[in-house]
Amino acid sequence: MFNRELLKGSTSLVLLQLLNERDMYGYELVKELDKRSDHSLQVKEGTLYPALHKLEKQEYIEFYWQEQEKGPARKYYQITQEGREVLIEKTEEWQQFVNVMNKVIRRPKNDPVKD
Amino acid sequence: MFNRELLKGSTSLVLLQLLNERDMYGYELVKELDKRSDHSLQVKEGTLYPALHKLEKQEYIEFYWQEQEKGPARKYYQITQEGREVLIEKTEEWQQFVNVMNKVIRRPKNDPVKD
DNA sequence: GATAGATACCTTTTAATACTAGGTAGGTGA
DNA sequence: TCACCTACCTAGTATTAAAAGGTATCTATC
Repeated sequence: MFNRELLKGSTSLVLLQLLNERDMYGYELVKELDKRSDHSLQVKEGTLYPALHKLEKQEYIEFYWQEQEKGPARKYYQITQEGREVLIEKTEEWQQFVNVMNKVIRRPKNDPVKD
Repeated sequence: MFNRELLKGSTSLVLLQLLNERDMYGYELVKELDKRSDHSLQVKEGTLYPALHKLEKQEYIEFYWQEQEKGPARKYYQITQEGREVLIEKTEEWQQFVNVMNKVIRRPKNDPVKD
């Protein structure tokens, strides 16, 4: 597990990305993230549900209920067109951030910073 | 400029890295980060000084005053041995986080997730 | 049938931390 | 004079991840 603070600002990006692949329900998102990250991205339900509700308010995602033959009903989330646009922006932003961080923290020799 | 939240959890890493290269004073750190990141990592003074004071309390950095012939005295910060050890840990943590994020947000085809 | 654990949703409160907006003071240049 | 740069600082606000709790259904085991 990482410093929890590292995830800040990236949760919505990760959720939009997963929902861009397919509709998923909250509990499924938690399990999927855990699986894909080899148990190092354990987003907690206290993080997930408020984050989903915010994305919904922003109209980046929508939901629909689906009754199950067995077990509780599932609230499936679906990305919207606006959500897809925001996802592209956020992904670019993330890539830029990583580039800048690498520039700052991994300073190769013979690469002087110009003023 | 990025989503401000992306920086969370990374500020101390960045500061320790810069101070691992040479002693610097607060105002210099702000300018240096701005320069190295092509003006995309503009850490504000309201962020910097509390962060430095925290690192100091944790004994990852120390300071000494240096009077200037002209202008206000400068408070130079210096990384400690403990700080260097923490820097190594934090750098590894950052790399792992980036790896996991890339795994989650950039899903190549023909790379199914195994259960 | 009782109990534990998994599934599935949720909220309230706490903690961490980046930023806004302000302050002090000296130096420089038009 | 006035603006702007250097150089330090803090109080308050906003955001958000997590902890800790709740509800309800279903399944498996003793």
